[in-house]
Amino acid sequence: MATVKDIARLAGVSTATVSRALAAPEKVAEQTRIRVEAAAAKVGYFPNAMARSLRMNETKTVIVVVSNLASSFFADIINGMEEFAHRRGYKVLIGDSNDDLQRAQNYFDLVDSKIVDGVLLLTSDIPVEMLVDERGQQRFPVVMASEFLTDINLPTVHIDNVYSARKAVEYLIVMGHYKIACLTGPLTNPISEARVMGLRTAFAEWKIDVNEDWILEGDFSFYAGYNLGRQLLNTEDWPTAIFCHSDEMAIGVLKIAKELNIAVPKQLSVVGFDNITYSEYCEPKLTTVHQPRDLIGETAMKLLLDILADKKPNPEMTLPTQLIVRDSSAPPPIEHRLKIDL
Amino acid sequence: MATVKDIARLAGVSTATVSRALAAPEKVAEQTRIRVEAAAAKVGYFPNAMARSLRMNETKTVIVVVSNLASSFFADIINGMEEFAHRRGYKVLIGDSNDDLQRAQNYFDLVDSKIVDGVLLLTSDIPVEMLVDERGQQRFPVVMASEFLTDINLPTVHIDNVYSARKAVEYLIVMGHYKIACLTGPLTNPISEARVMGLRTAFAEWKIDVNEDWILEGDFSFYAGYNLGRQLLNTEDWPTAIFCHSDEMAIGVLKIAKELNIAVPKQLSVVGFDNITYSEYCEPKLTTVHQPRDLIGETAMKLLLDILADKKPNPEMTLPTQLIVRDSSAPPPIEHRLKIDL
DNA sequence: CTGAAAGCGCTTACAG
DNA sequence: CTGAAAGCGCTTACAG
Repeated sequence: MATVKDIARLAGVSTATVSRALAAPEKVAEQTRIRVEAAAAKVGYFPNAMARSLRMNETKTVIVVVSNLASSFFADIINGMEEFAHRRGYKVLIGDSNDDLQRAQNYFDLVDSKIVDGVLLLTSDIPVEMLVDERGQQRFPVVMASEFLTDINLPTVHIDNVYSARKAVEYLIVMGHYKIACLTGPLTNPISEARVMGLRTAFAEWKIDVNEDWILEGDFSFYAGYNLGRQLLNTEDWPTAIFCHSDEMAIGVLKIAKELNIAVPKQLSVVGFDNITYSEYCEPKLTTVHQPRDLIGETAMKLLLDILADKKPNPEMTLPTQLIVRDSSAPPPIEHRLKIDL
Repeated sequence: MATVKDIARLAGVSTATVSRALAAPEKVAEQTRIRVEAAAAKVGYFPNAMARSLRMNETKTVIVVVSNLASSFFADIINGMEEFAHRRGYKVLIGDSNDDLQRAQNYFDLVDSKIVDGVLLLTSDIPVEMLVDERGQQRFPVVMASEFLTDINLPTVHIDNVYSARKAVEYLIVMGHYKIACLTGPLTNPISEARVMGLRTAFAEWKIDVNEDWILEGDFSFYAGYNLGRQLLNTEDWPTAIFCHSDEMAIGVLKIAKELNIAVPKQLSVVGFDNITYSEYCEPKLTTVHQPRDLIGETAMKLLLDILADKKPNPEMTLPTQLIVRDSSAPPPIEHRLKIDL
């Protein structure tokens, strides 16, 4: 592989001039620039990123760490990140921790190894000690996207989960529902916690008692929706609406409802969360909370790069969601309707 | 960040000895090793990968390039790759080209930039010129996994697509089907081509005429299955079996069949390809061709690392598949049954 | 078993 | 506008 030395020899200049001609053309005579460029092309020059990084102490590379690649929810977010990073001349790598802390640690170590400049974290399922030291200092530049942590303060880009969940539940209440169940994500996850909080807030506001047996812990997956849905619907007194913390779970509920011959939305309303592509194609089309995934990715990347550039940006950004009403929700049967004065 | 120099000073030895104590402890006196290790721990030493790579001219890192992260089919393959790579002390990065050739090129350039040692390619949708030069020489160390190219010879790990498709179609024929349609992947993709070839081979062997109107080009997606399925089934003379080049498409067919009140497998048999997780949970459970995804990933990674280690391994490996018969396939209605002597 | 020295390929402060 | 020189942090052939 050709180096600056080869170019220098061919162009009859020093390596310093080669470096300048290539990186800062304005610092060099027009003629020199042309000669150097021609020489570089001729020898097939490709800069050695290791040498440059070693010298500059930065790599212009960041890594996105996800807990599980199979979750297609992340694809759009990562895409938004790459889009933005490339505009700023940064490279993006993806690391799949596969829910293995050792692997996650390996990715974080890339910062200390000087292989990447910073980390975008797409999971909150990481022990706090891996992220901050004893004195509460961040161990490396990191921004959380979509997820967030409650016990420490990390730069983060996310939606307002409490507000979004509250709005979704209020929408059901206003239609007359009060027998509302909820399928959550893992309750160790702050996102799930926040969404349950949103539900409770809505209930409190409308003076509806919470039936704790109807708040069931899932894991965002289709199968959790299917199984917990069966548990809810396979009794005499089932809810008239189920608010799910993910579209996947909502689609699982749709499936078990169909198997049990429960008509959606006539007998049962189902509301999801995320607005994944498939939510428009299932039967019936799903009412859900839209998350601006591209924007989350883009914003998180911008935040990280601004931090790396020492721009002291606002370290917490909340992005807007949107309740998208489709065909899986309707007022409950008249005999189960809430009697309230609006 | 601490360097070997800091350790050397603290341990009272030279940097050369530090390097040896850390990388090749047997070359150093027991006492020295202990002193150096203690000093390293004390200063919180973390090797600078850039410096090491620059010196060694290798990075112990490879990159997996996928065309689209959203395709969950890749998750298991990548997992198998990471598993194996970590055992060999290699780091794995993932690059999502998002079907953008410029981005793919950026990832390939990481080899020339000395950021990675080699590439695992999970897509065949790359122009040949990006992979080999005018003289047909590979531009960089690369192994294809699952996919392959017909016009050039690249190291590759894949299944026998012709054979697997032939077996699947023969299974249908032996049950009495002869009105068999096929939903393919993109026909520019050698995989799809091979699977169509397998179908033709089976037809030829059993002297069944191919109805070209029943070989429909899709793109592996659910929606393609749904739409092309409708096209096939919304006529008077529809096939009694549909062989799909992906489970996703097969599930799309299942959906449209249900909407059109066509009973599967009674009136219509559906066979998929891949054996994705969901194929066991759909209604009815899908008959499909199992691909050993973990093994494909593992084997491809081994092949690449062996190439990098100059071990001259066999550059083409074919892994076994398995026809998994579940509930979406059965003999055709008696009036549509093939009359043959077995 | 250990150290002094060179060198991987780049960039930049300094001097001219 | 340009060059000589130093240095980023590591490893290793060489000499002792």
